[in-house]
Amino acid sequence: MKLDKLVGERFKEKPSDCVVDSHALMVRGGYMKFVSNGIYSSYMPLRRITKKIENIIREEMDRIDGQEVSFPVVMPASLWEESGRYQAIDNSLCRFKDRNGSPMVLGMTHEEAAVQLVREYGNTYNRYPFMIYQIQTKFRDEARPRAGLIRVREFTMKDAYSFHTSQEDLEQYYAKCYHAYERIFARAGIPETIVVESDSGMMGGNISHEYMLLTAIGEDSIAICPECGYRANMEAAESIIEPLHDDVSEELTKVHTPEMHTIEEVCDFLKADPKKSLKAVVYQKNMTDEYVIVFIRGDLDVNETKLTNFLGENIHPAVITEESGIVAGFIGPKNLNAECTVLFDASVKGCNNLVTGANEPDYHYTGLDMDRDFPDAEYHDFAKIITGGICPVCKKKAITVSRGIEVGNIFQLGTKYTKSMGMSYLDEKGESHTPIMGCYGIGVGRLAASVCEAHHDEYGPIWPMSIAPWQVHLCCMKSADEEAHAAADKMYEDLQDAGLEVIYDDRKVSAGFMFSDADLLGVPVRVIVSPRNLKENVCEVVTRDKTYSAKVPVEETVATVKNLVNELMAKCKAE
RNA sequence: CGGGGUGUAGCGCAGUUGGUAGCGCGCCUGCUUUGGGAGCAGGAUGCCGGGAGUUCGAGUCUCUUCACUCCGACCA
Repeated sequence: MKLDKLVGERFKEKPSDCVVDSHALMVRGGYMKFVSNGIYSSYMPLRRITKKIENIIREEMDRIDGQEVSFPVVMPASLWEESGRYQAIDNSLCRFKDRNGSPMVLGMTHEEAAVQLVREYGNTYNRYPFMIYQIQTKFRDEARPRAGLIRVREFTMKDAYSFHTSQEDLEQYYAKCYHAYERIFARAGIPETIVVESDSGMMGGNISHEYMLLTAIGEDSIAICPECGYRANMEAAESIIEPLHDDVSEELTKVHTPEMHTIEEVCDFLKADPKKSLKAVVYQKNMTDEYVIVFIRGDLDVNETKLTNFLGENIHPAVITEESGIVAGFIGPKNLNAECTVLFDASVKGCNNLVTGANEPDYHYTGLDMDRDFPDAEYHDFAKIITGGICPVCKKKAITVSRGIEVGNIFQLGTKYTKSMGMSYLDEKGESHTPIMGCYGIGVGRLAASVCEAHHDEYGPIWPMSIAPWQVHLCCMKSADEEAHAAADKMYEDLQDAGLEVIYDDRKVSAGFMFSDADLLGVPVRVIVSPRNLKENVCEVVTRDKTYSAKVPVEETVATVKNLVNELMAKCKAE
């Protein structure tokens, strides 16, 4: 490919909409163009990258006996009604009508389509287990797309679905997939991706894992224990808190706290530590608007995912009305006169001498003792885990919280879809059973952006050899010089003849301009032909990451480049 | 969904008390240049996001609407 014909512009100034590096570099480098909120077109360099990523995924899925299939993008709503998701999912599911007025949906995930495809095929036990996957466009009408390709509405995803006759068989396959994923991320050039336990949602009980690339711009928070290696998405991480119990329990005393609404104000006013306070966090159930009050230690926050899982239904932050009986800013468990669900977080179990609201304006209590004043209280874990918290596994106070991008996930689905959609098989005794499913996803575009995020400098991406748009970037300096241009043309032919993917820049532009474009394209190996080099009968060979730079005799250049490409490719290998 | 911000040339931005639409980069022509985004000269490019209003006159003031964006919520 000659660079002067490459469609797409590279430019110097950072577009004002871009806040993360991968987004800015991929727009500036002519990789993609904004179409609409969360919707992009790709130019050739990005398409070449995503194709390579897709092929790595294909190879690894095929290695674990996956069968590539293709599901439709547009599905009838009736298919989604079978599983109950047509009603259950909010408007991130794009619904529309076809010309006959039939309700349709755009696929945001394909569990229904997968079950529909194999429902009849999978009617006998001896066809199990099997896995089908596809690499295809999804549309999710996300509330807030952001950060370029990190979070979009339309995207390409590899989604895989496995079917099993027993939980043991699912677990065995799940473990295979777990390792296949590790191989995929290693081969794509981000072996630093870690696996974390994740929240499995309201279905409950099932196991799922997320593959996270740790980076400050990540959208998820991950709790990590450096002592024992425990890792979990913050949503799923159990929070363990040591009870703060003073030797002497004070009397429960009502104190005047005028205009003191927040924990900070009250504790400041009473010269108390927020850790010695009992904070009320109020929610409402989405369906009934019933109030839910969670009492939690003043310095901690409620993990709404845990709360949702516990309640078994969705919630939203409360709008507190006059008639509710709730006195906003002065809520406490003592003398609470309101119709609501009251829950206690485990962080306050066994605590005494707490500050808490008195359920009347401008008054709080001091000296609350949970064991003395609420001997029958039940405690559950609703708190967000914090840095310095106790590890749920090794019990050491070592938890750190980091940010990460979720580049893949794997999930033991169970029978949610096979059961609701009436899929069954006969076992060897002729008895009917419901198959058990697993599902496994990877966002291709997000993975490309994540690699860029992990490997770039101020000038552009530094693509790993395995997914780089080209392997070699050939620059002809001073291409007006006929001898140099001819030598570069020949080098272009020779490199291609050696089976290398080459992007060739012979434009009559200044060196700075040429190098800047090369940096933005991020091709791992660069070969520079110039009159100056030709005088010494050499070409310069350098790597984009600047770890290698050499002047190589012209006749040895192709062999040297070929070796270098192979070496760099070998670095993108799975363990 | 809640709260902020921004819409003026392909990109980044300026535009004063309301009075002829501007700058830098990029683009086109020519010449000179050429090892880290070159110089000179000339040139093209605008529904000032849309609509309504106030006014002799609106990029500027008012109302309204749309889009984008940031923080948060959601994320099967």
